[in-house]
Amino acid sequence: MQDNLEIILCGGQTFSWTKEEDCYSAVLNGKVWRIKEFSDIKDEYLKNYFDLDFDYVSVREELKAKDEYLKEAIEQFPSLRILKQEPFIAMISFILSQNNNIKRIKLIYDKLSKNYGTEIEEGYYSFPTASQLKDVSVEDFNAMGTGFRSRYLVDAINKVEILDEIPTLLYEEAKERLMSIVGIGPKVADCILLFGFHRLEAFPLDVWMKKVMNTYYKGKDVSYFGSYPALAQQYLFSWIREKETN
DNA sequence: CACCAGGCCGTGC
DNA sequence: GCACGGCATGGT
Repeated sequence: MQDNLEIILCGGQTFSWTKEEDCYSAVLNGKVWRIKEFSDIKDEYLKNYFDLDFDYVSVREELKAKDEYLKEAIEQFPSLRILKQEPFIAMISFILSQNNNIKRIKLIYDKLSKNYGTEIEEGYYSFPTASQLKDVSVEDFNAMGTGFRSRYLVDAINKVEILDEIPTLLYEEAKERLMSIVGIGPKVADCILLFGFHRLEAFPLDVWMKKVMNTYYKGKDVSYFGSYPALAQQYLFSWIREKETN
C-alpha cells in the first residue's frame, strides 16, 4: 500500500473507503473494490472515479510557480486527485461533516450503509440511495448518531431532486440552490459541488483553509489561485493539516 | 473530567 | 448585514 492513496482515500474528501490490512476497500457502483496502488485501477468505472484522464501535471506546475507554500504542499502531496463521487453520497457525507471529525464521519457513514444500504458481499454494504432513505425519520437518524444533523438529512433527502438540476446551473446558481437545503451552508455546498460534481471552481473554506488564508494569503482571495482553485485548496488543506496535527 | 471536530442555524442587534 | 451561542456524539 502506498502513501499516495492514503491522502486521497482517507484524507477527508471521501468516506467510502476503508483501510484494511493489505488494501483499501469500498463499495461503489454496486461492487466491492479492493486496491493497493494506482496500478490496480484498471476498470473503466474506477478510472473515471479517480479522474485519471485529467492532466494534473500542468496544473501542478502552474500552481507551484505561484508561491513557496503551494510549492511545498504540492511536493508533499504530488499524487492528490479530486475523486468523482456520486452526488448523493457527497451531499450526505458533507452534511455529516459539519462540526465533526473525519473518523466519526466515517463511523456514521458505515453505520448508515449497514442499516439502510444493500449487502453486496458478506460484511460489505453499499451506501444507501435516496429511495432507501426516503422514509427514515429524525428519530431513526438520531439512533445512527447523527445528532443535530438529523433534520438536515431529512430535508436533503426530501429535496434530492435538486441534485438533478445542478449540472445545468452556473457555479453561483448551483451553490445557492444547494444552500436552499437546511443544513447546507457555503462550505458544505462547495464540497458537494467539488466532490460530487467535479466543479473545480469551488473553493471550500473550512476552519483549516481559513487559517491558511489568514496566515499565508492575507488580503488575497480565491481569484489568486487561477483556473482551478479547488486543486490549490486540496493541496493546501492537506499540507496545513499534516503540518499542524503531526 | 474537560475539550474538540472539513459548520450551520437561530437570535439579537 | 454581522457577531454570537448552541449543538449530539465519540474520541482523546
